[in-house]
Amino acid sequence: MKMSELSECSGVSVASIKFYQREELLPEAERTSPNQARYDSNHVDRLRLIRALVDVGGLSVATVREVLAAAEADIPLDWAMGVAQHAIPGSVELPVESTRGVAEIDRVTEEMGWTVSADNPGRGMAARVIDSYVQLDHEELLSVLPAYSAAAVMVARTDLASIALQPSRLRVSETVVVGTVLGDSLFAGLRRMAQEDEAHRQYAPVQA
Amino acid sequence: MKMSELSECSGVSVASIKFYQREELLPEAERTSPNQARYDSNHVDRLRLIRALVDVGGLSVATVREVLAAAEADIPLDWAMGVAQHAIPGSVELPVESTRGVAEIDRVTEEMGWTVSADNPGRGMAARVIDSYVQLDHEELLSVLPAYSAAAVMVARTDLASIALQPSRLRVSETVVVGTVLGDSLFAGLRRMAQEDEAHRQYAPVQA
DNA sequence: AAATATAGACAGTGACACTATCGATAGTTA
DNA sequence: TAACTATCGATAGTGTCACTGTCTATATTT
Repeated sequence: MKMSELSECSGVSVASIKFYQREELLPEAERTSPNQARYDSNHVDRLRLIRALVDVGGLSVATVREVLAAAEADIPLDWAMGVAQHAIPGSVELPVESTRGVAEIDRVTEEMGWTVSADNPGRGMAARVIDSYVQLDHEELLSVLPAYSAAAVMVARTDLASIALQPSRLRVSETVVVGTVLGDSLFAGLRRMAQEDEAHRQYAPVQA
Repeated sequence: MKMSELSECSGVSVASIKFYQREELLPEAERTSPNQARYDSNHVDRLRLIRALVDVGGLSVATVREVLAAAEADIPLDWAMGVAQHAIPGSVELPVESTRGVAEIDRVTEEMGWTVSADNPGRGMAARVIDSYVQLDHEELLSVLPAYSAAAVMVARTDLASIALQPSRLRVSETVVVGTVLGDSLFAGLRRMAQEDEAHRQYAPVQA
């Protein structure tokens, strides 16, 4: 497969493919001469994955590079889940200061009986949100934590079940990445839908 | 309160405040003379809200403007939930074509007995993710839909319960915005934590 | 009166994700 | 085999976003 065909069947412009090559998001191509290379379906798949992560998952190109690199590393199966952990949109290196948020999240962790390492990126992210709730004078929103946590367990169990179906290690990594990154968007969408339904139920139940 | 004080006690630079004023993200200030104005705690609160939505929620300035405008409009209480609906990161005007994703999401809607309008943004977002799953050859991930939907209901019920606590209509709008936008991040964080815990449980239960 | 601050206008910056152009080959077609 | 098209790699340019800096004319403070 030549560059122009790769472009055509992936729907990504030649210029963009070159850009992704420069950014090392694509695997090496088989060289047939110093200025010619042959591409295959792996490249097509990779391009589609990149576009999904960027367009649907909202990741930056830099984050996609990290996530793909992690997914390719030979990670022990029991920690495959960590692969996509760092693909969190608002995830900045936050010092593990003891803020109110950290305390609340640690309390949730304890109450749920979870085993979570201190550097789990979700922990920092959740703590940051709690800190924002408090700073914005919406402390009453802390009351959502138990139900959110229970729902998170349901989702996480389902996530684990879907990776258990995978035949190969590589496939597991990809499933984790896709399922985690795009899963965030999927859940957000379903939540919006469920919100609308609940609003109808609670505020306009008259028409029954 | 003068500009410099507003800057100081909100933690936002004067230049940035001016930028937000240009972008019409801040309410008008009380003018004391043609080139002097007085700010109050509303401005401080608004600035904090903007920063939380941008930094923690990952919204763009343009989206924040839309969300704030919607939150200020006089929306009937039973539809306050719609206010923050459009604050979805990857939310692009997608034509309501009948894709596989739309079909799957409609099936979920039916099975859950939800009442969801056709233009609910979550519907488009969820459908887009499903389409990506299919295109990426991860059709097996469709199996997560029932559990995700059930979890979404738990979260949505909790969301509605927390807005029911609010004393005023304005406060309701703000709670919906904050709870929905930041809630997405909070849930994503909790999900990562629950994933790690489940991984430990399923793959390393030996150390008991 | 001098020093500092403010409003408003507008230009500039740096990061990001491409996009365009170029020169040196290489393959393809007439 | 000559003309034409495509490719590679490098480099430069574009448009958007979210600020940031500078400037002028006032206004306030000391």
